[in-house]
Amino acid sequence: MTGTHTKPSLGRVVKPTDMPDLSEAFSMQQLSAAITSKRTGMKLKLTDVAKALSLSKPTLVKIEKGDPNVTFINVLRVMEYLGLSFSIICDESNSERVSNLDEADDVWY
Amino acid sequence: MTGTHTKPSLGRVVKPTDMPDLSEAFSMQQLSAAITSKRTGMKLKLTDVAKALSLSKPTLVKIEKGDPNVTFINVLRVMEYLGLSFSIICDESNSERVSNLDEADDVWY
DNA sequence: CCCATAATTAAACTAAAGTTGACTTATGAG
DNA sequence: CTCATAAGTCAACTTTAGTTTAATTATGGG
Repeated sequence: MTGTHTKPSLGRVVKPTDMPDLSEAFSMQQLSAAITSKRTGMKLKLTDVAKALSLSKPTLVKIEKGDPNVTFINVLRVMEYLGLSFSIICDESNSERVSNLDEADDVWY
Repeated sequence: MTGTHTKPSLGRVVKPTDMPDLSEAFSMQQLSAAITSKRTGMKLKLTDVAKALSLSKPTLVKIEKGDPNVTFINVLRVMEYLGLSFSIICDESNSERVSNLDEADDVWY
């Protein structure tokens, strides 16, 4: 940082993107919006998060933009750092508990 | 398939792993268990899913084992194919709606 | 307008994820 | 036990995600 300003770090505050409706179905756009919203809401700069996680700025931008071609572990690191997490949703329970160990459905003999 | 058997595809049915408690906090183990449970419940072999998604078996195994060092897009593809999805959880709402566009908190001048 | 800072993008290189093909368990049917 | 099939692993190679450095846009404050 250049000692030009006397203030701690007012810098850019960026227009805060608002948190998407988390009740909607998951999508990369939703994740993207949630991450950016959380970060700006916490008044953190991209470089702050990047440095804290030892992650490069281009990669962080990719994640915030909702590009799915990133490693899962990096997405999780960013989310955890910002206080975001996943919950797994299971459609129309197939599988369920398979109590019957013997033949049950596919019987043809 | 080799014409050895006359049956459609009884093959291996594998011991069905049961679906983890999805109300618990997210973890790779939970995701791992959910994926394996869903797949075995649908009576699909690793190779079935791999072929359907044009994904290699080693990579699918990595994902099912809960290795986070895989690309996000591949995890999402597998999940979608099996009928699994994510829901984003936001801890302790910071950010929220930033209605006040003017100075609000950080006032020091 | 001018300036400082933040966000976004680009290119060349490095590191790591993904593929291929074969091989090694594991497991249940017969 | 034997056999067939599914799961899991390995090594060499290919593809691509990630890094670095730098330049290029925004955007708000003064």
